Amino acid sequence: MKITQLDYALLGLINESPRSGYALRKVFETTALGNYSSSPGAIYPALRRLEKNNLIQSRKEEGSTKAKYFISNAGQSSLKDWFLEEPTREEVEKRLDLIILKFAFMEQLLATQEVLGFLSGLQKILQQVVTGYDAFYATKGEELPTHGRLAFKHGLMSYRSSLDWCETTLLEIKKLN
Amino acid sequence: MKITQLDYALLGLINESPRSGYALRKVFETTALGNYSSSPGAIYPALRRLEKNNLIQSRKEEGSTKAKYFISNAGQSSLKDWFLEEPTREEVEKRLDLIILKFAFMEQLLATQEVLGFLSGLQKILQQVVTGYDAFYATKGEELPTHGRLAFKHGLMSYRSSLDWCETTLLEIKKLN
DNA sequence: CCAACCATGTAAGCTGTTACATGATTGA
DNA sequence: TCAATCATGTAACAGCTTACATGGTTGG
Repeated sequence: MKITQLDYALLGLINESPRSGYALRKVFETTALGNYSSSPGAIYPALRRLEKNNLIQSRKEEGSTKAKYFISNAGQSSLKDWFLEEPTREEVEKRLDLIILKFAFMEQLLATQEVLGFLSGLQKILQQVVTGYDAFYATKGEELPTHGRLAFKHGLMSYRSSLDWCETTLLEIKKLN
Repeated sequence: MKITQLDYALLGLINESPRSGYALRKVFETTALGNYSSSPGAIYPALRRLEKNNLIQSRKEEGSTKAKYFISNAGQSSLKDWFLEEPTREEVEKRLDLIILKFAFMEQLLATQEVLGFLSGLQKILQQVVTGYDAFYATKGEELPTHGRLAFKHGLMSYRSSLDWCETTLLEIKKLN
């Protein structure tokens, strides 16, 4: 089956700690993960989908009517597979936020070596992107309309800042281990 | 009628210069505007929607069978309305790319004063966001799990870089006029 | 002449949005 | 007790993805 971005975000949160559907909605509504939909018409069907595919299970607290979702072994290995997919240039250019989300979630499921591998892969691609953008800006920048050039520069600065982050994060994680 | 993000992207490109549907798809496929779908099942229905709502018109070159889309007056004023909407904090946090796209497109339709107003509004919100994130990071950063803290830091660095861009861009545009 | 690309389109299926509905629980 | 929030859900609708289909044009 196909796993959507929302599915991964839900899986990652449930893996972090079991939660109710409502609690998951609140996370999307109130935290920096707000890129994802918090609407009930998105969350509840997605949870049922995930449960049908055995990636999560709902369990009721004894006595209570309230259910919480727990991640299954299959769910954890799906997550792990996702973490270990090499980020592609396309993903880095279009969905960097999702890659950072991945990073945030992988702490509990990956070994330090795997995390370092992930960050190195990301670093390599960000270097390529920054180098490519730099070259373009230097040679063709003048030909662009003013706003086009400035908007392009925003992208360049943004990738450079992500590359900075990647490098300092690599060092920090190495230092911690 | 409701205008989607893809609609605005199409409108902005057509306003820049008239193009065929295929040419529009190629832009999304090959340039940094690649966040938007280039699939025919998205573009062609969107173009028909826009034409039905009189925001664009298709015209055939004399003799040729090929048609190009041109923006209408209504289309231009829709675009202008969109440009002049104050960016909200929510938009800045979730769809900054769209705001930068807006900036790229507004050169031809807005006066310098209006562009400066737009950038000042954006700057104000980015300052708020950076200040808020900074405060959170300083006080609650230690309580976060390692990867959570590092991912949060990525967001902070990213907004700071956008704020930098915003400030230098304000100066650059003032200098040009 | 054949492959690659130009150029446009349709149909099925899925996901998300919006809006509505329901009932339980909690705090003032 | 009344409002707010907790908590879960459904239904209509719109939009995008994927996959397929069609025919024209260009270059080797």
